[in-house]
Amino acid sequence: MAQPNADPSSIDFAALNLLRVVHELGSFTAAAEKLNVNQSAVSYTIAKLRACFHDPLFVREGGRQVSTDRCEEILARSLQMLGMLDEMLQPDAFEPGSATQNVTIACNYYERVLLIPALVSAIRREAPGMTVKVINALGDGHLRLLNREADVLIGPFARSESGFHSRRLYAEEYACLMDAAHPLADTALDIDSYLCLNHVLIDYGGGWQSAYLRELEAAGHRIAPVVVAPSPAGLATLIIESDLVATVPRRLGEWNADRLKVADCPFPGRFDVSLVWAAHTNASAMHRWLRDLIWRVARR
Amino acid sequence: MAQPNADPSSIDFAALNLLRVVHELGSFTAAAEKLNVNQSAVSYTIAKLRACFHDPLFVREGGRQVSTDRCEEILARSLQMLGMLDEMLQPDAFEPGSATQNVTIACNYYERVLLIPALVSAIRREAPGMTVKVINALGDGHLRLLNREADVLIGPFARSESGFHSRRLYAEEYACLMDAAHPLADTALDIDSYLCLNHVLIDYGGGWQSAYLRELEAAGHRIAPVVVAPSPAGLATLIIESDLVATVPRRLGEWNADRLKVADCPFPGRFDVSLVWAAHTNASAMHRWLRDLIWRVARR
DNA sequence: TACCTGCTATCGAAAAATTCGATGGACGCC
DNA sequence: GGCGTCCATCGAATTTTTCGATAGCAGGTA
Repeated sequence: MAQPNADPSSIDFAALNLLRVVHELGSFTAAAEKLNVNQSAVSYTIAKLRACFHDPLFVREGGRQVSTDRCEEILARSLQMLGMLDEMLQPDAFEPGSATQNVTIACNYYERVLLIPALVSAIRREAPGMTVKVINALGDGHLRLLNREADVLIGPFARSESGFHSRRLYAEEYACLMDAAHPLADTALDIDSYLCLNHVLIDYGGGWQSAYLRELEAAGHRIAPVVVAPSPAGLATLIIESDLVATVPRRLGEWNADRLKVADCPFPGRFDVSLVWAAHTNASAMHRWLRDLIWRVARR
Repeated sequence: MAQPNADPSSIDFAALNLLRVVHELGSFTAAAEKLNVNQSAVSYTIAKLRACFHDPLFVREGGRQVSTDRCEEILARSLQMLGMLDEMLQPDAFEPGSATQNVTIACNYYERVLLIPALVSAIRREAPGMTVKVINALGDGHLRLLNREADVLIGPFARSESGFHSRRLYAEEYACLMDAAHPLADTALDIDSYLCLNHVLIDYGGGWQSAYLRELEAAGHRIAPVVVAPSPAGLATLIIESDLVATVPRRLGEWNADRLKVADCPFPGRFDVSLVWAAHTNASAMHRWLRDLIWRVARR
């Protein structure tokens, strides 16, 4: 017979459950009966836990095994863990058809216009009982994931730090949006003619800089905007029948291309639109369903 | 070789950690190296987890072990549990300087007068954030320990049953307290003259009998008290400028010996003042600190 | 296609951990 | 003081885990 193994990682759930039963019954012998094992097996396991935690855990007081304070602390966590084990053993089922949860999606103007309508309609079709909330990602969407304010983040955000996962939805680039009657509407723009245009600059604020601007400035150029707007909302009305030109993501341009012309931009500033989520939602069946749905919608 | 045990309660933390490492490295072989075990031990444990969760957990895809969704789910909880284990393993640390707990001390009049003031001041000095509560021990201080109403018990209580520990603080004996002008104040008291004094008897009630009385009665004597009081409070005022004599523990007599005389008692009824605590607090860091502090204060 | 290489599953044997049944000592209860 | 209950401990038996070796599988390469 050897001393029990004092390596804490050798503690198994049976040992935690035994701790629970001993605590409940206040007796090793009674616990042994309840667990259908020999009393010495209980003593053995308790001895092992005692060695692991460097605490007697139970002491005899007036004919009863009474727990120490340390034991109570350990027991509290043990109960949690036993509960988690039960959850683990139960596969995480998610039925879109009967789900009534809420999903919160963090994104910005671009995604609200181009993705959210189709996404909401897909969610309502597959999961009629669920509700959708859309919040602004601004520049710190990652924080909203960490704070659990949002379930997913959609946007031009690369997977930044650890603690996040991401999936690329598609590639996007910038293009020029101008009135169909603009003098340069039918010529390919070279760098010089692009730079001299009457630019509408979308400045979201918060230090965010569009990829085409980074590319342009990296090449040593600069544009002098005529109009600065905080978002592309109402942009079409602004440009139509004017000589203004806005540089916007191509799909956003094409979205209101009825009477506007979308032209290649000499600084395309290619970027990826990605789906980002926090590691703690990675395993959840609901979140997996949601992410898959978003992926399918974005691919269409 | 047998099949691994598919009972989920036989899963230990080493298995959860192994799952984590396999997931991280995407390879059983690499995980085995990192964990300093044989590759077949890794296979064995994974086989066991597979049987417990009824899921392959890892499937080979393009030369790499890719985790299943279920595996991610299980892993997420496993990581939490490993974190909780680490918390549980934290030794019971106690920092007097930053502690904010309460300590409850059970004792009686004698200790409240002679020990508690110095003890409270020592606690406030070493542990300014802690609070102290003093409760009456009466005759059943042991029960208060068992019921967790008190952390320690101080008094003339020998270690009684098992389930308790005790430490002797110092020896004490009874002495006679009388006015300095009492006729017998300057003579040594013999048994007869002692018995004939006008006694003040302190009767705490509850069946408690002072040691000098037990000694006196064991010798076949008896005293007829003139005054019976339930506690020594106000005793000095009672005795001063009277012919009354009280038999009290010597240190208690000396405590108000300004104008009173303390004389040897022919029945000194020697006893020990002890510190007593319940077995369930024996290992606790806070209680060890408290007991050591009490010992240091009592020794001064 | 055939070979080579790296990886996992499985085997029998060996080692380690756990359980069993029995016993001894401590303690509470008559 | 004797009796019965309870836990710790012992040696043996049993079960679980690990080891070392090898077979089988898949991917990449000639």
